[in-house]
Amino acid sequence: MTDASAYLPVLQSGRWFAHLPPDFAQPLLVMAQVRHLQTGEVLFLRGDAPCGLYAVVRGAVSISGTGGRADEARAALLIRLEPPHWFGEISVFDNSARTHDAHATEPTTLLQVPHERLQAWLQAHPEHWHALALLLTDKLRSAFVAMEELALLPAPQRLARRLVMMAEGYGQWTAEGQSRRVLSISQEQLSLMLAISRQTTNQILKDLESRHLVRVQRGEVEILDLAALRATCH
Amino acid sequence: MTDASAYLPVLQSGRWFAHLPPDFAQPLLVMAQVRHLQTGEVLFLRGDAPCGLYAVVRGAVSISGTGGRADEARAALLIRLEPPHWFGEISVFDNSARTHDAHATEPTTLLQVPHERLQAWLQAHPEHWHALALLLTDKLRSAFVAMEELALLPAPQRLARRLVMMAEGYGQWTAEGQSRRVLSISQEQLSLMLAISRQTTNQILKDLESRHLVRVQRGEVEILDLAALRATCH
DNA sequence: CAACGTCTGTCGTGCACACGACAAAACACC
DNA sequence: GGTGTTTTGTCGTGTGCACGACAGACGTTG
Repeated sequence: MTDASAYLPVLQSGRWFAHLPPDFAQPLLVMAQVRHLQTGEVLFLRGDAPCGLYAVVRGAVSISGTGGRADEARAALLIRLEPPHWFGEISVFDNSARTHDAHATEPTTLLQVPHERLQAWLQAHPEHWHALALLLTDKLRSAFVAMEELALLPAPQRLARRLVMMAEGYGQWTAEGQSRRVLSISQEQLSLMLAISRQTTNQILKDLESRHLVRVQRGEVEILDLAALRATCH
Repeated sequence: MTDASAYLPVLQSGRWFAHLPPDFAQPLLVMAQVRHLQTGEVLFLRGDAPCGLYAVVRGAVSISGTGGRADEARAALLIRLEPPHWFGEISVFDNSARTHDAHATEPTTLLQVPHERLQAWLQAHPEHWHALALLLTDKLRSAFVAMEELALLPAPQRLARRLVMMAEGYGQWTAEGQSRRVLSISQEQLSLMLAISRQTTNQILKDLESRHLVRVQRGEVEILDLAALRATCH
């Protein structure tokens, strides 16, 4: 099993981890276990007991909400987490069941800080609850923005904004102004994140392509003009 | 000025405060100042500097997001906070600007725990960051549920669910199974919370009334059959 | 009481977007 | 290279809900 500290460079590229005091970051790494998931493999499901805190260091994890009852069918994809995102912290705080499903959408490597171990350590070093809570505030602010967009913006602008956010790593990267050129995601998954039908998503993408803002390929969207894309959402 | 502890009974009716360890609850009360707001008075606006943690002990506070630029016009109402809700904790954690506007929708009494005072106390008692973070997890879980409903449910079911949630104090009351019979809110405000037009809101309410689930009056909705209302959203 | 503002009820019309259907392409596996 | 699977592209048709308009009800103020 590889040592978690092998992934330190990846982790340092994330805003949250990079700003962590060393006397928290170091123990986190020591407690962490490296886990590998294959495409489609499930990490946890809604209702599962807390299992700890995770960081994506390779691949991608999809967070989705199964419609509700056993009827399922419609699942809302919330977000696709790529390195160096941390997640799973809600259950660390309140010991309650997971609110969402998490599964790997490609071969993925995670760091897992097991629940009990983390609890014990925080008990001994309670001053670090604060730093951990910053993960919560980040997500809460994102959620508020997402809700507002979902409520107020029409589909084309929602899609444009989401593309910008994805290109910028949802604002979680240490490096300012940097952005990713190619987003690996199918139109189907994009549509689930935005609560837009697959067909409409396709039409909007095609329109953006005709305006030379993006280039659409199988399973990916390439950003050609990020500034213009951002301007699209007023 | 009244002492904050005069409002202890109200606060104790809230799940979060009631479960707080006494060595946190007590200092909170000591640090708190009592503030009175008149109808329409603004507490803070998006972009304002952190000013502390608040609790509603009388009246109601509306949390809304101004559309964005100076164009405003469309504001999304997020929620109407009534006693014994606590709010404003995001800025306490990350020292960042407020994400939303807050203003009183009726004569309101608040407890305010001023920002600097709270920071200083938490610095000295860092083990209580954990308890404070439970406010964040509550809101985050609510936000996730709200997003999912906004994305997946049609208007009538969204409205029904929201009525149920409001009647149950958004699950924040200590008492299990209790619920409020009369909700004081205009149809206009309801529609803003749900991202539904005022006219459609009215139609849905009228339909619910014809099925004897609610009774509609000027500025209020009376719940006649909570169970049936809950069943409406499958 | 009269005048006014706010909230409610109820029409149309219109459109953004869902949803089903199906074909073409890209890829995967044997 | 053949066959099955996943993703994409593009039609209709249908509809949920927005939006403007306006009238009546209610509450409020001088």
